[in-house]
Amino acid sequence: MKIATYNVNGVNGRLPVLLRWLEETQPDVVCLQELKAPQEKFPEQAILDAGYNAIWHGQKSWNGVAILSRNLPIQELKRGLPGDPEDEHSRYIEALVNGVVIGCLYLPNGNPAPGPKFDYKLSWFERLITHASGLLAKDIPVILTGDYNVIPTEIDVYKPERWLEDALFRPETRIAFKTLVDQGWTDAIRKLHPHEKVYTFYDYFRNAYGRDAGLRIDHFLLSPKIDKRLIAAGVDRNVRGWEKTSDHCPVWIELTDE
DNA sequence: ATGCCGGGCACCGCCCGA
Repeated sequence: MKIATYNVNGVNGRLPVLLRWLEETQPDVVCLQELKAPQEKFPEQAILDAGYNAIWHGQKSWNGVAILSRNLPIQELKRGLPGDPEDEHSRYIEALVNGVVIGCLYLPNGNPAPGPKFDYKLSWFERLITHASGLLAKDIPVILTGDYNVIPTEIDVYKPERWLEDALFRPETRIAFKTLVDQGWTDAIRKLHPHEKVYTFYDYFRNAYGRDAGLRIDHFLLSPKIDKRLIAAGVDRNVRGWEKTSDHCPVWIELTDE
């Protein structure tokens, strides 16, 4: 089973790129972030025509997450991250697909830091840590994937010294990510590529992609009940070079069947 | 060193992303 995550940065503006990538790579399950579309503007028909079922949680202008599946039913489990009924952002959707709980998340950016946006990031992170702990306690196969907006370590950024004060790389952010992973999750990309430079995001400006000046901020965390099934993981870096492309690359993992 | 690019929305610029 191949599972991918892709921050599309606008699902409608990105539709030709998304459809081409789906056609070329045929993942079984896809988690999308930054739909930037209200619930009723999700391009459901185009996704269905491409051979994918979908559930999604839209929002006008910002955020928005979706889970797509080819040939496998999607049983929605959660819409919105538990822990704060006041939080209106569409940043989390969770479903059972092929016996695996898939959590698709778009963690807040948090800049500028410090400030209220950074506080929101850290509180959202705390809620994710709490929810993830509950999922682990169930002792079932779980994948938490998406745009974490976290640069976990120095090897995950082209020039770490420039990012020390940034919300993606500040100590509080890295500590929160480590706290989450240390619950027992496996960072799939790092597990299979322990020392390699792996980037999943490139700024649109300053020719970041051409200079390979990237960040690794899109992650797959696997629960102990599924981490032994991991056989491959990678980044579709070339997609970042397409016309009208997202600033993120698709990232994917492959699991053995059961 | 820097929203320098790009999407959405609402208008003809502004907010936001990382």
